[in-house]
Amino acid sequence: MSPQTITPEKERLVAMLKALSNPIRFQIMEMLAECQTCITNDIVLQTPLAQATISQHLKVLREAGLIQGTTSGPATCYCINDESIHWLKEQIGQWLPDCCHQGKEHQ
Amino acid sequence: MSPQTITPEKERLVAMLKALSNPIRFQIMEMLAECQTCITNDIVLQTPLAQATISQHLKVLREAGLIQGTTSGPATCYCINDESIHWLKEQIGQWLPDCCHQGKEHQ
DNA sequence: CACTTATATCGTATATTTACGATATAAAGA
DNA sequence: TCTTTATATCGTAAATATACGATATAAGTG
Repeated sequence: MSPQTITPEKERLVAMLKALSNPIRFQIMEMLAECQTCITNDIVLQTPLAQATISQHLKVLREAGLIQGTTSGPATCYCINDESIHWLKEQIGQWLPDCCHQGKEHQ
Repeated sequence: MSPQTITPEKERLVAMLKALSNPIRFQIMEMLAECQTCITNDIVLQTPLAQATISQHLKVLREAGLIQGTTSGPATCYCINDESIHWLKEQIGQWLPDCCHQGKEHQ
C-alpha cells in the first residue's frame, strides 16, 4: 500500500486535525484539560462568543471524537476523550517517519 | 500564564494544523515524504485536481512553513521542511500533558 | 404549574475555503 | 526569436465554516 493511500485511519486523523485547527476549538480543548469537566456555560463565560456558537463548536469536537458530553440535569458536562488524544499523539508521532530524522540528532 | 492563553507558538501550531487538515494537503505531505523532492507537476499528475488548485495548496503548505520550494529552471522543487515537522511532533507530544496518562499505561 | 437555568438546534448573514479556467511569467531548447 | 514546459496568480463560482438571534426542549425550583 502506497504511503499516500487514504485509509480510514488517515481520514479520522485529518478529521481530528480539522476540528483542532480552529483557534476557539483549540482553546476549548485546553480549557477542558485544565478544568477536567465543565459545562457548556463555563466555556461560554470564558469566551467572547455567543452560547449558540460555543454549542456548535462543542458539537464539532464531539463529532471528531475529541470530547464527550454527558447530561447532568439541565446541563451537559463535557470532558476530553483521553483515548482519542492518546491516539492522535501516537498517529502524529509516527507520521512521516522517514523525513525528519526523528529520535536521532534531536531528543 | 493560564494554559489556554494564546501564545505565538500556539498560533503557529494551529496554523500548521489548519494547513494539514485538508485531505489533499495531507496527501501532498505524504507524497513529498516519499519522493523526497518533486516538482509541482509531479504532484499534479498524482491527483485529479487542476494545476492551479495544487499550486494554491502548495502555497498554503509553504506559508505554514511545512514545505520549502526552490526554483530550478522553469520548475519549482518542493520538499518537506524537516524542522517544522519535528517541531510539530514535539508540540503535539507535549500538548495536554495532564489529560491522557501519557507514557504510563500506554507504550 | 409557572419560572429559572442550561443547552441544542434552526434559520440566516457573512466570511473563508476550495476549485478551475484563463493568463502572465520565466527558463530552456530548436 | 518562437515554442515548449512549468509554474504562479487572477478572477470567479460554489461549497463550507463561522457567528448570532430566536426558539424549542428539558430538568429542576418555588
